[in-house]
Amino acid sequence: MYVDVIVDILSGETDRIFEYSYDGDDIRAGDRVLVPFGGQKKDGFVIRVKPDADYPPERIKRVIAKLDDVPALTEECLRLAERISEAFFVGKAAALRLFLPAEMRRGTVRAQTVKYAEYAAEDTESALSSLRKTAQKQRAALLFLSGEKRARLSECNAAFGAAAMAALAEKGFIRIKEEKSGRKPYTQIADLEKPVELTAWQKRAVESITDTEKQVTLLHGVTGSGKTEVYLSLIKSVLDRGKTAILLVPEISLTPQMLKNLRGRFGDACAILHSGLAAGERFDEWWRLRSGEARIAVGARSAVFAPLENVGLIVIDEEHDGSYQSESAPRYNTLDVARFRADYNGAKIVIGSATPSVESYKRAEEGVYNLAKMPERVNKRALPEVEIVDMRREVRRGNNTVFSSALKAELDRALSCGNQAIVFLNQRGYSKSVICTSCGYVPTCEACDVALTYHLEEGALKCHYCNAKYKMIEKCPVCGSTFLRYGGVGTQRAVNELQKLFPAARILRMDRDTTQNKEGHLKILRDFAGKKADILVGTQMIAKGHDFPSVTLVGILDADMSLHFSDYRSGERTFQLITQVAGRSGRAGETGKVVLQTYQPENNVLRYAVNYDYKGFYESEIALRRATGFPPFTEIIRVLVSAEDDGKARDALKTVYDALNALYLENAAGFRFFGYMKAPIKRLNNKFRYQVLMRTNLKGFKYRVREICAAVKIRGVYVNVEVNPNNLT
DNA sequence: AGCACGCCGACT
DNA sequence: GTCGGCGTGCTC
Repeated sequence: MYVDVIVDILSGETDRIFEYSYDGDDIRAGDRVLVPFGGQKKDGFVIRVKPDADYPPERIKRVIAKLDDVPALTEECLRLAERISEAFFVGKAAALRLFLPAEMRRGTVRAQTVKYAEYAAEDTESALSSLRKTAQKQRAALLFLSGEKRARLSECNAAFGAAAMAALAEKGFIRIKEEKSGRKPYTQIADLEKPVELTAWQKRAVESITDTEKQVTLLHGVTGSGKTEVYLSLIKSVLDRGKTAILLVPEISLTPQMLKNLRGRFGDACAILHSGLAAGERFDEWWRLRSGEARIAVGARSAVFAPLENVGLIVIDEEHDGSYQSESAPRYNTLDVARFRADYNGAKIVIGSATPSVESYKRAEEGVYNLAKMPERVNKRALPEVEIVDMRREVRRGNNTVFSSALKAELDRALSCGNQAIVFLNQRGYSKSVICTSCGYVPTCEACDVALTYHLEEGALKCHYCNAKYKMIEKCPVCGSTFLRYGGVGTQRAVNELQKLFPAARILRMDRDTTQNKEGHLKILRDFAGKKADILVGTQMIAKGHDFPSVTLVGILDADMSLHFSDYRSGERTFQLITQVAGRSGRAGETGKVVLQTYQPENNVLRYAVNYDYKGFYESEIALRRATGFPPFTEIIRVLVSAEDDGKARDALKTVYDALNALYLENAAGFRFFGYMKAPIKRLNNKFRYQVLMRTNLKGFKYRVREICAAVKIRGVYVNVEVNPNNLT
C-alpha cells in the first residue's frame, strides 16, 4: 500500500503531497501518521491510500506508525480542508490542522482514564487459602471484590493499600482494567428543562427556515425576541431526523444562559468547544463529537470545524460579530466554511442577529438569503428609553468627570430602588495612556509604535497590542517631572470613580483582565445575576446576550469612541454596539433606561440607534456605501508587508507594489483606490509595517493579489493579504 | 519548518 | 591553520 501524506509543517515549501509506503491494509484516508522526513520524524495526514506510487520506489520511505486507532479526520474534513486551502490561500497542512484540537497534535494530552480492579479468581476459597496467613490486607481485598466484582482501583488502593492490590494482580486473582472517562466541563449546569411554547413570531421563523429552499436564512430578531428558542427548536428537529447540529456563538458570549438552555434541553448530547476549557476537557469534548456520543457542537468560530458527521444545521448567532472572521494565521471566514459544510451535507444555515451586518442584510434583501423576522420582544415589553447626553455641554458646565450629571442621577435612582446597572466603555485598564505634563513624553512600547496603557491594579504599563508589560513610571524618564497625567478612561478608572460617587455600591468589573482564568466571565456573570453586585462595569464583552432581570439602567460612557476609527465599518459597529448594550436594560421587570454619553449627539448613527431603527440605519448606511464605493459594493484588499529590518520591509514593499501596480494599470477602471503607505501602526511586535491598499469592484481580484504576494519570498519578510479587514492596524 | 552542506571572517 | 557565521537547498 502507498499513501499520499501532507506533512504537518507550516511552510509553503513542504506543503504538498509526499508519498510513503505502508505495510498492511489497516490504513485509511484521514489517519494521522508518523513519517520519516528529511532525517527527522514528523506527523502527517494521510489524504489518500493507493496501490501504486509515482515517486521512484527505491526512494520511498515507510510510514513509521499510525497515530490513532480511529482516523482523526473524516472524508468530509479532507474535502473541506481542500476547499478551505483553495478559498483562503491557507496551506494544506494548516487547513487540516483546523479540524483537530491543538492538544491532539502536541500529544501532551491523552484521554483521561480510570483504572478498575476486576475480580478474576476462579474459586474464592482456593484463592484465599493460597494466600499467606499474614496477608490480611490481600485477604480483605479479595473478599471485598468477590462480592463487588469490580471497583475503582484508586478506592481499593486507599482501602487495602496499593501493595496488596498489586500482589493480587500479580497472582492473577484480580485484573486491572483501564477505561476512558470523559472530562465534562460545566457540569454544574444540568437540570433538564421542558421546551417552552413558542410565540407566534418564533413559530413563523421556524417555519420559514424549515420551508425555505435557500441554504442560508438571516434571522433578524430584535433584542429579547427569543432567537435562542428558535435555534433550540430547529436543533431539536434536526436531531429528531438523526442528524447533527453546530451552534456558533461569538468568542465571549458563551453565557451561562446559553449553556443552561442547551444542557437543559439536550443534556449530554451537546459538547462544548471553547477556548476557556482546559486542554483535557477540550480533547474529551472533541472525541465525544468524533465518536458520535455528542451530536451538538457549541462554541466559538473554531467549532465550525467540529468533527461531526451528517450535519443538518449550522447556526451562527450574533452573525454580525467580528470574531467570526479570523484575523491571524489561517485566515478564514466562518460563514464560508459553514457553507462548504452545508454544501457537503445538504445542511441549512441560520445566521441570527438583532443588528445584522450590512452585507448580510443586503444579501437577504436581494433574495440570496431567506429572511425571517421577529420584530417583537417575547414579553411584548417596550425597548428601553434612550437618553442622549451631550458631553460637550457637560464640559462647558464644568463637569470634567467621566459621568454626566444625568447618568449620576439615574445611577442614584436605580441603586436606591435596589435595581442593578451596567456601565459600558470600550477601554480596559486604568488610562489609555500616560503623559508627562511638563515635556509631553508618552511611554510607548519597545516593540510597537503604540502608547502604553496604564493598569493601576498591577502598577504596570501594558501594550495592548503585543501584551508586553512594563513597570509603571514614577517620574518622567526624560525630564524627571513627577506630574503625570492619565489620558483617557479605562474600566479600572471608571470603577474607581464610580466607587467614589457611590461608596456603598458593590461594583464588578468585566474585561479581558478580569476574565483571564478559566470560566472567569461565567463567574462574574453569575455573581452579577445573583445580585452580588449593584453595578457591572465592562467592555464589549458585557454587550452579548446576557439576561439580567434586575438591570434597569445601562450607561454608555463613550458611545462615539468607535466612530472615530477611520474604518468604513465604524458606523455599523457603533450602531450594533449601542443596540446590543441597550438591550441589556429592562428585560424582565420594569421598562429600562439607557443613558448614552457622546460628544457628537447630532450623529446620524446614534439617532437611528436611539430609535432602534435598524431599517433606517441600514438604508442610510447602504446608500453611503454605494455612493462612496465601499463594501459590499467593492472589496477592500490590503497587503501588509512587515519585517524586523526596516530596509528589507521597504524593499519588499517596492517589489510587491510594482507587481500590483502593473496589474492595477491594466484594470484601473475597476478601482476606486490604489496606493501604498506606512501601516497605521508603523511598528508592531518589533516589525516595521507597510501596506498597499486597494478598493476594487473586480470580482476575484484578490486571488491574483494573493498569487503575486505568495511569489514574494524574502527571508524575514512577511506579506499578508486581507480582504475587508476588520481593523486596520 | 528544520537540518545539512557550503563558502568567508576572528580566534587558539 | 581551524571554528563558526548563516545563505541556500532538500525533504517522499
